[in-house]
Amino acid sequence: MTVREKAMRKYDFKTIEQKWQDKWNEQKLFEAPVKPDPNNKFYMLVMFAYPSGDIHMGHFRNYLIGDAVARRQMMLGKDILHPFGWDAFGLPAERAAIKRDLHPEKWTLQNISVSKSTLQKAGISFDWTREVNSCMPDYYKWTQWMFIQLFNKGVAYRKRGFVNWCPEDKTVLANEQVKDGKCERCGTAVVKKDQIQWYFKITDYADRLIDDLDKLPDWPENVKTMQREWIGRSHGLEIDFTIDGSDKTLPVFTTRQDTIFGVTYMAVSPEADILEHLKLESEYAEKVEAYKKLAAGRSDIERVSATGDKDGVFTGKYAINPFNGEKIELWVADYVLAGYGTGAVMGVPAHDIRDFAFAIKYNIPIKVVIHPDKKTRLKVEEMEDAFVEYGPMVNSGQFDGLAGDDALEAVSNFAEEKGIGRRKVNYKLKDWSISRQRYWGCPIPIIHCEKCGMVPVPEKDLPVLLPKVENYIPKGRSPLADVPEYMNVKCPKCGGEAQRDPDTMDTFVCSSWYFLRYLDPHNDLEPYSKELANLWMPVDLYVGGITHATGHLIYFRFFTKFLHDIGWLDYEEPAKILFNLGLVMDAKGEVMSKSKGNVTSPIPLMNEHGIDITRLAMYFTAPSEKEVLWNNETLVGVEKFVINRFYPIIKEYRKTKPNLKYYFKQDELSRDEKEIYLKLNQTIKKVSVSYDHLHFNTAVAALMELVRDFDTSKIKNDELNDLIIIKTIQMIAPLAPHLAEELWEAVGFEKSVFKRGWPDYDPEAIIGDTINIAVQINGKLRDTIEVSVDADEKTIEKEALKSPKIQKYTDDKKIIKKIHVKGRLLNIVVK
RNA sequence: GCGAGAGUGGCGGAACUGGUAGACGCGCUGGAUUUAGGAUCCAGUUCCCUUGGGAGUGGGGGUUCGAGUCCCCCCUUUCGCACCA
Repeated sequence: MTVREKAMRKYDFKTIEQKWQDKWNEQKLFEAPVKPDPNNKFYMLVMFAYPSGDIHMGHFRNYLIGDAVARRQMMLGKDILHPFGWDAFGLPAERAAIKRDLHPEKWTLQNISVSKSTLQKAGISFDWTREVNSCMPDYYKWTQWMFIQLFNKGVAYRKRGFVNWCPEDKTVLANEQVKDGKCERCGTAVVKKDQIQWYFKITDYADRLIDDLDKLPDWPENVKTMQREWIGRSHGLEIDFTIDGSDKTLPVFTTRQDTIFGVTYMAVSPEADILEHLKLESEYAEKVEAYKKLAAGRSDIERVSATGDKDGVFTGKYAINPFNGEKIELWVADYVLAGYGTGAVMGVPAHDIRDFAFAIKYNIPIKVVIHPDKKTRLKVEEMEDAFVEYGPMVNSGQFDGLAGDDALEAVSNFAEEKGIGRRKVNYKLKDWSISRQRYWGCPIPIIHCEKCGMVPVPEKDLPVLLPKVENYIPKGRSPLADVPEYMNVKCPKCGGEAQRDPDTMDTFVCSSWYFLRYLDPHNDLEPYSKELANLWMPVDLYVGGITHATGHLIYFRFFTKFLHDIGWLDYEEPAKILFNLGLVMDAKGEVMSKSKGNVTSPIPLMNEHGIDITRLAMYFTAPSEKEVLWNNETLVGVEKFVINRFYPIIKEYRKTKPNLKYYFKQDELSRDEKEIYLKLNQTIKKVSVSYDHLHFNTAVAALMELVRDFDTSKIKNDELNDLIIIKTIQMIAPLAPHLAEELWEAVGFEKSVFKRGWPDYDPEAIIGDTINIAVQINGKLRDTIEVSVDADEKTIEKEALKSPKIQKYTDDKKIIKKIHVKGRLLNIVVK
């Protein structure tokens, strides 16, 4: 018989786990009530999963955190909603499908089935009756419905413009999907492409998305900061420059209007419209055209990596600074971003690092208009870089001497009075590009009619089903465009010949509202019932990875606000608490990923050690927010704990069926009994706090201590003995649910441990009769003394000064003062 | 470059609003039991001299009776943003 078989004989987890999973199913324990009590509900949401294979350690950890919270909240008597689903559209399905000659749907559904069985095996308390799958028509019908609502309100719109294009995946990407100028998924350098695209006008929500962050005290500060910076609001002035010899004005946005008198040139981005309208002299026109081509071919990384090196060409045209009438050269330069502000900048070399580099390169004059302070002068010849701080304005006519905010205000006021500029707020956030030229996504429910324009598909005709196609290999345009049966339709308005929109939606659209579908997942008349949604919302705790900080978590908030605005939701923020769990890395500290091939699965561990031991190991390793380096050795300690200590406590049960609400009185208990009763109550308090903070590692540690100190031979009071066993079982239940249920049944309860409350501690019994007081001399620990809990300061001092260890330090010294911290220490200051 | 975290034994990690640093576990050492154990139980385990001390939470300063915790400077590291005018 192997060691493992011996252990199995003591703790037959396979039988236990199966038994309880079956019972939970029979009892429908995890099915959420249809209508919760809104004052006593808990919506536990974990980010739904992209089914790219099986669940790995990272998912496992995420769902374990949610599971422990959901189960504990159930014990606290809440109406629990703990649903799960699949973010099932997306590129990897197509890629895998192409590689294996398998339809994306088939590949996706297979992965879902594997992942689902893993999750069910892990005993996660999901309510599977509410499972949603974003690639199924009963779900994406409502994604299309959402699109149409956005379209009707003008929030979804189409425009031509330069977009991020991934040459490998042959599709458009949202800004949020471009990392370091590369496609987030495949790492290919992204290029600019001029295309008609669908956008969501998320910029209309920019202010609310920033301002409402202040209403989310329980969101992590770093996520809020990242969102603020991503949205990137800045207040400034838009100033109208005129083009010399033309009636065109060219507005520029600046946040440094105090440097307006230092403008020595002007630059527009190669994509700027104005270039089409200026009649350039032929010698310049050619150069500008050539430069535009060069810039368009450059990837974002090439543009960005050239941080120091800026290039551009002179257009032969001049602009006029409305503040001083100076004539300055108009350049084209690709360090000017087309998508920000007006796509044009005023060049102030003396006070802007980029402009400085550009001016040096092309010998453009540099003019100082800000001094560091009233005494210090800047000399152009000595400048090695731009001076970008605030300071008093100089060489700026009437504004000389003004500095900082005063200067900004004065210049803005002047511009507005004279009608040569206006205050303006700009955002880094751009409208969300949501159309994709790929197959495996939610079809866009719009019909293009020559007569009627863009017509949304009538609600009764939803969903627009994704047709089967022969070939979904990407070629730069939507595969659906090649399916005439799909494309050719009658216009819903005029009945004439019309065409469907061939694009599909970014999968982030699907994941922007899934949390609402869970609330009413089988509704085929509406996306969800408003009544139910308002009862369940908001999400009480949302657990997921930090990677979604500026993508999904902004879209998710945006959709919530939109639905609020059109009367579909009473709330403007979707989640009360956001919790970012730490990554799971391999033992070497590398992030687990499929491409690295270092992904570990929890399945073999669960098979070998049992689900609860695997779960406890994950909980015990580190607090939830910290990254963990997964190491199977973590299992050793908890396995010993469960098999040798925890599980066997049932043998000590004396079948008294104690009253769980009973608090023992001091005189009922012996000294030893008092001690363990104290430990029990302290543990209940400690474990409860640990659960509140999602610090399950310290909960496990506290339970280990309690069980270690529980010496049944010293306990004569049978009720006390049994009470300790019962409460210990309750405390471990959210972490090791099968084990807990098994023991719970063994002590004679019929109803599930999750339906019998959470233990309260006896407030009288968390402080013992005596306490240890640390005695310090000048802040250094020299002794500890045991005193009665109600001993006053004088008694403690007397007791302390009796100690020989203390006397050693006080004998020939003078006691200057004594600091007494109640219940903790006495510090004697001597000289 | 900018912004936000983090840095505690050989290792994972404890330490509530400043108040006995190293809980709990791994590993290691010794012992008990055992035919044997990689099983179980008990004890020890921050480091340095020693039976009493000294040092100690990345480094250096400061505030305080008292600092892992607060303040300043520096180092290392993780994450995010990265020409946003």
